[in-house]
Formats: sequence, C-alpha cells, structure tokens
Amino acid sequence: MTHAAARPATLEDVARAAGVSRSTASRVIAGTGFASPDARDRVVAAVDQLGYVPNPAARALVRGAGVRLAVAVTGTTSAVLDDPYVDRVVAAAARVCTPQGLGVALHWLPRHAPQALRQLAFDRGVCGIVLVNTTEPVLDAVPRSLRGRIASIGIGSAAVPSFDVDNGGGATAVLHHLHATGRRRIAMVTGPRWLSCAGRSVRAYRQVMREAGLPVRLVRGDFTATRGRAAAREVLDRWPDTDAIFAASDATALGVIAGLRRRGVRVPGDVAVAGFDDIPLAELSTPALTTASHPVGRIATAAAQAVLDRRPTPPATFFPSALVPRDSA
Amino acid sequence: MTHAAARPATLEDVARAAGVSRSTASRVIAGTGFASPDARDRVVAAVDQLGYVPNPAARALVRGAGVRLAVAVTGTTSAVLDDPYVDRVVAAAARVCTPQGLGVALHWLPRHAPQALRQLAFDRGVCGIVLVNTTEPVLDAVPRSLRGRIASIGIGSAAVPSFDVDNGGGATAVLHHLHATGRRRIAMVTGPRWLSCAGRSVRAYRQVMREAGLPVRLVRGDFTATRGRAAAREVLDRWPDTDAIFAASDATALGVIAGLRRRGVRVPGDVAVAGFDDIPLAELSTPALTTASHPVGRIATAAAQAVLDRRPTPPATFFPSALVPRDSA
DNA sequence: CTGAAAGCGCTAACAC
DNA sequence: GTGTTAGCGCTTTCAG
Repeated sequence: MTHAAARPATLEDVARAAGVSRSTASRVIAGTGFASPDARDRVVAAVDQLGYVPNPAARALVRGAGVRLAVAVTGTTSAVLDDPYVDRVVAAAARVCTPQGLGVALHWLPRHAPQALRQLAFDRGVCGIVLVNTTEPVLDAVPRSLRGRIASIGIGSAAVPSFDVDNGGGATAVLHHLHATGRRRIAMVTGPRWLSCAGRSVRAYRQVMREAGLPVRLVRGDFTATRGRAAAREVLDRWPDTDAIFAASDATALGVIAGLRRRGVRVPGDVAVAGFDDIPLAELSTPALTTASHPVGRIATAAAQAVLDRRPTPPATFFPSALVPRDSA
Repeated sequence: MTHAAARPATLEDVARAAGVSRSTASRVIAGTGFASPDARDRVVAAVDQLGYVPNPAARALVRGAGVRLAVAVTGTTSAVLDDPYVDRVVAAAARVCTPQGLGVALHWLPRHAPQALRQLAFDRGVCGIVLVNTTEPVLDAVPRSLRGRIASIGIGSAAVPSFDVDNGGGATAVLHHLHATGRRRIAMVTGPRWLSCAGRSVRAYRQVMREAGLPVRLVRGDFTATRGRAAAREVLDRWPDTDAIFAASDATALGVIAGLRRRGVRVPGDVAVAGFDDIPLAELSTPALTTASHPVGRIATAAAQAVLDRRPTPPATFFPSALVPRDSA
C-alpha cells in the first residue's frame, strides 16, 4: 500500500523505516553493491509502504549524469520541428525515457552551424542525444565526449550508430511492383539533396531502372505535399509519356496525385503513383495510396534505448520496409 | 567565444573567472536578487567565455522542483499513446521545456484507475503535469499538491485550468455551412462517450438542429477512421435519406467518405461530409475535406507554458476553430 | 555486509 | 551590494 504523505518520502525516510542506513537503502534500491537478504526485504517493504520514488535530480547530480534526452533535428530553419515525423520521434523517445525518470527535449540544429551540437554536448542536463535528419557535417561535429551516448536516426558514422528504415529495400520493392504491373516510364520525386539518407532510395531507383533498361527521370523534392504538386507538373512537362511516379514520401505522393488530377490525368489509370512511409492516412486517400512501410516509432524507440542503455551498439541497424500495395499503383 | 573545456564549467568556475562569489554569480544568472552593473557584466562575460550552462539537476534539487513535465493521457489502454494528436502535444511541450532545461515524459493514465495520478504527483522528478483527454474522475483525483502546476487539454475543473479548442464554435460553423449549402438531413458521428470535451460539439449539433427544425441523427464514434467507415454504413441503413455527415474528427470523416464510396454514394454529390481538426492531409484527400481548424500545437504550447510559469491562469482558455471550406461539403 | 561521511552544483537565508 | 554558510537527496568511497 502506498501511504499518502504530505511530503514525498526521501531515501532517509525509507532507511529509517527499514531500520538501516541510507547507504544500505541506496544499495538495495539502485541494485548496486551488496546487502543481506534481510536488509533487502525490509528496504523493499519500506519503499513500498512509503510509496518512495527516487529523486532523479539528486541521482543525476551525484552521478554527474543528465536528466534529459535531447532530440536534435537538423534543418535549415527551425520549421523542421513542425513535422509529424519529428513528433513521432519525440513521443517515442519520451515513452522510453519515462520509466527511467528522464525527460525529452527537442532542439533544432541549424544545418549550417553544426557547432551548435557542442553546446548540447556541454549541457550537463543532457544525458544523451538522438540525431534526426543528420548530415555529414553534423556527424563530423560530434565531440568525443558524446561517444556512447549519441545515436542517429538516418545516416551514422564511426562514432555515431545509426538507426533507420531500409529505404533502399523499400524503394526497390515499390519499383519492382511498378515494373511488374507494366509500368515502363517511371519518374521519381526525391527527397532534399542535403539529406544523405534520402539518397539511398535514389540509388535504388537508379539501379532498378538500369537493370530493367528503363530511362532515369528524376525530379528533386523535399518531402512536402506542396512540392509534390509542382513536381507532378514538372514531370508531365518534361516527360509527357510518364506512366508512373514514385515519390520519396507519402505526403509528396499525395501532392503528386493532386497535381496530376488538376491536369486531368487519371490515377492509376494514366499514371500510377506510389509513396513511401505508409502514414496513417495513406489508406484513406482516394485512391488508397500504394506505399512502403516505415516503422518510425520502432526506429526512434531503438535509438533512444541505445542511447540510454549505453550498451555496445552495431554501427548501423536497418528496419525493413515492406511494400503496401493499395489502389494508386 | 565558447571555450571548449574538458569538463563543463560550473558556477564555481564562472564566479572565479568573474572575481565574485558563487552567490553573486548565481544571482546574476538566475536573474534573482541584486547585483551591481559591474559585477553583472563580469559574470555575463565569464558565462559567455566559459560556455557555462547551469546544471538543471542541481538547480531542481535545491529548489525542490522537478526536472520534467509529464504529459498524462487518459485512456482505456496504453494504446491511446499511439496517436498523432498525442505526438503533437508531446512535441509542442518539449519545445516549451527545452529552453528551461527541462524534459518531457509521457504517461498513460488508466481511465479506470485515476489514482495513478497520485503516483505522478509524488514523483519529485515531475515539475508539472499536462493532462490530455481528461475525464471528471481524473480531475477529481487531482491532489492538492498539484495545484498551480497542472493544466488540462480538454475539460478542466476548479483546480485545473483548461486549454482547448472551441469545438462548440467550430462545430456550429461547420453545421451552418452545411445548412447554408442546402443540406437538411445532417447526421453526426460523435467522439467517444467518456470524453466530456467531445460532448461540446454534440451539444452544438443538437442546438443547430433544433434551431433549424431538423432531425437529430447521432451515431457514436471514437475519432478513428475505422469507426468512421462503419458509422457511414450505419447512417445509411438507419436514415437512407441523409444528405450530410459531420464527423467529430478528420480521421473519422475520411473513414466516412471511404465507407460511403464503398456503397456507391457520391461525395459531396449525394452526401456532403465534413470533419474536424484540419489535419495536414485534409487538403490532400479527394475530395479535399471540408473541416474546422484545431490548433493543437498552440493549445499544447499554452498549456505547457502555463504549467511551467506557475502564473495565475484563467480557468478555461478556448482557442478559436475556424471553418475550412473545401470540396467535400 | 553495513554505516559514517564526503560531496555532486546550485540556491537562499543571513550576515557583513 | 556581496560573501559565507547551510543544505536539497542521493551515491559512493572508505572504515568497521
């Protein structure tokens, strides 16, 4: 039973109630060091009875550890933080942190000022960092002191383990599907140039096209729907005989469909459209969007976990992306 | 210039560098108490030069404050945490916390065990709480000790200031639009029964119907698209002459449209459909979804801010919801 | 195996 | 105005 006290119990209270010293109580609770079964039991009972919860601030202070995990998103402006993708990452990280008495902070890392990362590294309140949309310059700016407590969702480096979706595999699956259903002039709307991890799906595209002896038709995108709309027009103007468009994100794909529609092009009748991410609304759009899955929550959970556990981590972990065939392609 | 040190600077270092005592440095940095302009300048310079960042753990410890803001979401199962809406709230809260050296934690509050809230209240690591999807029993379970550092997104109480969208106003705007465009048999798919704040739009619906002398046609929903699909069939079966459906969320509305389509009903030709929330993809669906805006980010920001600032807060703050007319109604 | 004691970095009385 | 001092709650040597 939890006894409701006016003032939350401290370790001192627990120790007194258990008839042991603070040190012993601490050892039992932190699970570090030795303690007799008897002492252990009494401490556990006292903890339970008083509803004791360790004060994470005190703990962090004495251990020299931080109290929050920083999610740092690289981007040109702070607008990159206004993104459902970032929201997912932050929420997933928060779920991982909560049981440990930690919190999550959200930072924008200016793309052209990667030194900002050092600030974060020096903040004694930060126990670890999860990088999002990382670039090579940012990775190069990672100070030694961050070793073992930083991970990246996207590309990684020798010092920074990476966690990401296998966009190469997902893209290949989508493109094979397009090819298998008879499409032969397949254009792709890519992600932003500066985002290296977006390059993997472009490489997959080039390779599939080469193997199939098909022409390469690339249009630069930025993951947004707005850009997708414009990109659709661009594709139509440059290569009027295009019969399929693969977009690097679902939002872009939806924009592409809207753009196509406006020009009187039928989807998937005239042009098939496929996206990437399988966002919740992909299956609700009309036509339902063919896409590839992207387990953002699981990826972010793994990255946050790796940072908190400070456990040896493989340099790169890829999460499979599966084709989700629906109506648009 | 930030001088890169092996060990992050402490207040002690700053004080020494500025030639003052720790207290004076503390006063200047925390902005509390007096300090001569001269001392102030020297401290500021030292902070800058050493790249000093206060240790939030130490600060929280001595002040008896927490180091994280808890976002607590009420629901039957922990699955309520898997919701883009919750993601938005958490991310917005994280942005507010970050500059203060705080983090965000995410908790599930079992709907049938509101006592869980006491646990949170006793956790000395928690500096404040933002309630999401609150119910009356949860509000009743708020302990005194939380006064002044808790806010609710949704319904509030005497002890808990609330921040929410004006769903009554938004619903009214949508319904007037439906009526103005000639719809006369308007059904509504509601939110879950246990969620009181969802009741406001139902009340608005009842009132508009009464004033217009139109029949009330209510189907219970749960904000999901899946339920929307089923609800569409239910509406069609019970009231075949329905010419408009207002859904309490965009996801539901999109589900309704899908369900309608499957039955060969044209939207908006045969039945107009309107949603609520204006999620990013509302404008990308086909037909583009008519809806009412819902500034989740601003609401969450305000709620988090209020909790952190511990500033006197009006008992209820409503954020306007505006009609966003598109193609579906 | 256990307790005493020394701090972690900071703030807030309280003297000067 | 400024410095001195006493902790906040916890972990961790170091003796017993």
